[in-house]
Amino acid sequence: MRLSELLAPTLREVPAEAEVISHILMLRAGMIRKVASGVYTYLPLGYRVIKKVIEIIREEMDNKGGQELMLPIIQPAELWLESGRWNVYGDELFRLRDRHGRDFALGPTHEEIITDLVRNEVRSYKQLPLLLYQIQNKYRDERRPRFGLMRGREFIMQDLYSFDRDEAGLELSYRKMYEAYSRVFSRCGLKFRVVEADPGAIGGSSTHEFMVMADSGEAAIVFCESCEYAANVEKAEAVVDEQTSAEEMLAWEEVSTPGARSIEEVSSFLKVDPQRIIKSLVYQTEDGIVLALVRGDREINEVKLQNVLDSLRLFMADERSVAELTGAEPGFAGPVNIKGVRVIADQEVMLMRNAVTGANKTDTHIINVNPGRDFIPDKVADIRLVKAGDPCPRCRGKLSEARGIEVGQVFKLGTKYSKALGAKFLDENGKEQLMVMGCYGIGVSRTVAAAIEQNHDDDGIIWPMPIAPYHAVIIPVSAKDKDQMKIAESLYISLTAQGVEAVIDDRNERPGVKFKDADLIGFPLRIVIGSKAVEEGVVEIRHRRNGNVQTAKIESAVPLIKKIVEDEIAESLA
RNA sequence: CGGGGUAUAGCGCAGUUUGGUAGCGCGUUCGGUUCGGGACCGAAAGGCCGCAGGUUCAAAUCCUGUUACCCCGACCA
Repeated sequence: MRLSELLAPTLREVPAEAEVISHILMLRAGMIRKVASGVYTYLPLGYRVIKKVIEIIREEMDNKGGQELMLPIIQPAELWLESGRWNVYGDELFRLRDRHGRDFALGPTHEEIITDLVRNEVRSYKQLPLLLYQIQNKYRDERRPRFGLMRGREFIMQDLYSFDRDEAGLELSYRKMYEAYSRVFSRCGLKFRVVEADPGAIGGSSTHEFMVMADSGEAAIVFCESCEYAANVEKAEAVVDEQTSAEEMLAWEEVSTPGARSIEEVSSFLKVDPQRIIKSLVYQTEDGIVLALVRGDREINEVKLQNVLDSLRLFMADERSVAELTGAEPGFAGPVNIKGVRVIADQEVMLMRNAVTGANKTDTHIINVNPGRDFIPDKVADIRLVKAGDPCPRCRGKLSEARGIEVGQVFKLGTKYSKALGAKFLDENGKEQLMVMGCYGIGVSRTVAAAIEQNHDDDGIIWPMPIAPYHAVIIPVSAKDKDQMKIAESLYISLTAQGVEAVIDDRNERPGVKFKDADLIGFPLRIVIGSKAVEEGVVEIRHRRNGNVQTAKIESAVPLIKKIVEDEIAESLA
């Protein structure tokens, strides 16, 4: 490719719309342009990277016996009604209606479609297992699209669905995909961690997320410094190490705490540790009000709470509901003598002795409250948010916190969708069985963004070789110098013939402009043809990542470059 | 969905307070001089001032409505 002909409109200035580095650099490097919020056009360079990632995924899926197919983006409402998700999915589902008034959705995911296919076409255990995958656009009407390709409303995704006869088969499929995904991300040059995660609304039992470590990541994870444990904070299990204190239970009494609503205020007003205060949070669910209790120095984990309650919608109650429930202003709710709500206590709360809680009376708290004696929760569970410094649930080592970009997730779905949609087969005994499903997804466009988050410097992108749009850029210092151009052209032809993906910067620009653009776009290798090439027959090979420069005789440049490219690609597989 | 902000040339911005008919830098085009890290000189093209209504002799500027986009939060297979 000649840069004089390539549509790669680079920008000197940072576009006002972009905030995170991957978004800024993709815009500046002329790889993407925004069409609407969360909707982007991929320009030639950007699309080449996407295709590289897709090809890597394809190879790994095919290696594990995956079969690629293409599913429709437009999906009839009937299937979504059948699975029950037409109503559950909410505003995030893009909906549309055809001229006959029939409802459709733009697919945010394809469980319904694929299960429909398989239930119609697969009848026998002899046809299982099946690993079916596709790579295409998906649609989610995100409330708040952001960060460029990181959270779009239209995005490219690979998803694979596994159909097995039983749990053991699912386990095998799951492990295959876990391995395949790990290889995909390694090959993309990403530093990632696999973490235990919460299955969320998609349902199912076990699930792991593939997290690319980056400070700009939207997900918080914890990992153990001593063992292999790593989890999304939504999922991370809290460990209760402390014993019930031997402290004698005192009689509870109300105390006046004017204006003290928050834990800090109560703590300083009564001169007690936050650890001795029970934090009472009022939540609204579709099944009524819930009072959730955690220790004063802890944060609640709403995902855990939601799971404990088996609730579809959970949010903090507004002031009015709190007042109605407690008869007091917010800030004074407590579990003692409260009626008409479910009380869910964190396991740690049950160990507290002579604690402080709100009295359900404005400006009043109760001291010497003893869980079990003064109130009995409807349920005791782990509902607190784990944080750095907490003990590891596996080995009691110390947990650290980090941020990550979720680029992939693997789920064991079980029979949720096969049951809802009736995907069955006949086993050896002629008995009808439900297929056991798994689903696995990679955010392709997001993976590209994540790769940039991890691979850039002040000058621009530093593509890992396997996903670089081109392996090398050839820069003749002066496009007007016939000798330089001749060397550059012949090098370009030889490299291309040898399978090295190269571009030649034949633009009539000053060298500074070419170097700046080369750095910005992030070609892993830069081959400069200057006066030395003409006079001494040597070219300069510069590595984008570390700035190292090596020189080579023109004759030996092609095999040398080819070797560097091959070595770096091979390295990603190691 | 709640809070905040922005909308003026391809990009980044000024002009809006105090109405008088639109400007700067970069980029683009043409000519020339340059040529190893975003050159210089000269000329030029390019603007429903987000959109709709209103006030006024006159609106980018004031008023009303509306849309889009960005940020924080909530939410998120």
